[in-house]
Amino acid sequence: MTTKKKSHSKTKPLGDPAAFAEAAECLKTLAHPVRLRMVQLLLHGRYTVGELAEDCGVPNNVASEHLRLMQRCGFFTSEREGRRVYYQVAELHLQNIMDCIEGRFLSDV
Amino acid sequence: MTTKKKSHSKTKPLGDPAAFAEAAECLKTLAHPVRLRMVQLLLHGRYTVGELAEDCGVPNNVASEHLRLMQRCGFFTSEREGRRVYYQVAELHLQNIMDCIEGRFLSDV
DNA sequence: TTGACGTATCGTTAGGTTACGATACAATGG
DNA sequence: CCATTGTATCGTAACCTAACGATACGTCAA
Repeated sequence: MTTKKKSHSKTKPLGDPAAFAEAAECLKTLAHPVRLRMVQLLLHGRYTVGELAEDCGVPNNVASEHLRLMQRCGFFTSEREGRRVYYQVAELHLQNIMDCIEGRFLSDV
Repeated sequence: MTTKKKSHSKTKPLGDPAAFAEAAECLKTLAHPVRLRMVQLLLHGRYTVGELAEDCGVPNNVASEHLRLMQRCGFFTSEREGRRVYYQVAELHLQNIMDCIEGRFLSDV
């Protein structure tokens, strides 16, 4: 933990603009229905491009581009096995964020 | 106990496409440096448009548009007091999500 | 080798988002 | 009233994104 001010009332949290920019970039990457679904799936296992594409109802090349985007954010890594490429979660915080999202949008009836 | 399938007994979480679309929409609204900062501030108190604009380093009309976007997602409510308009958090899940984001991007390193 | 399959990349295009300036609205004070 | 302050909206332009088709790459089997 850093030295964090602990006052109540209206204390402005101090924010590093660069950190907000990076956070916003990652959130923007997450903010797509297909990509959200891919994250959810990959948090439960290891899938190939084709499997993800089929589940999400998009063509393979589209799935591949979404996966590339998320890989560039550090969300996933990939491993080739023969002709197939398996993707898996690399960014561990994805679980926490997905829990929040599921808690708000996917469980509340 | 699950079925004893051959290699993967990966259980796919079942996802309602409409829920993913709604979640993605809200995340997209959150995915902007200025808006993230506004959420962070408003989670700590009540601020006027002008105060938020100044802290974020954007003109008032830009701040106002960001706030309107977030209000339409149900993030905030607003109350006029004289000529000023105070915004405050309405969506309680924002605290959880912001905690995740701060934990990943804005905390100690 | 050839062909088939799975994946990745490229070029283009339609659509969406952001910021800006101008302007309009709302509330207060003189 | 009028002027000023604070906020909201509108039109526009620059930018970014998503999806598509075509194509290239990488691997395996015959």
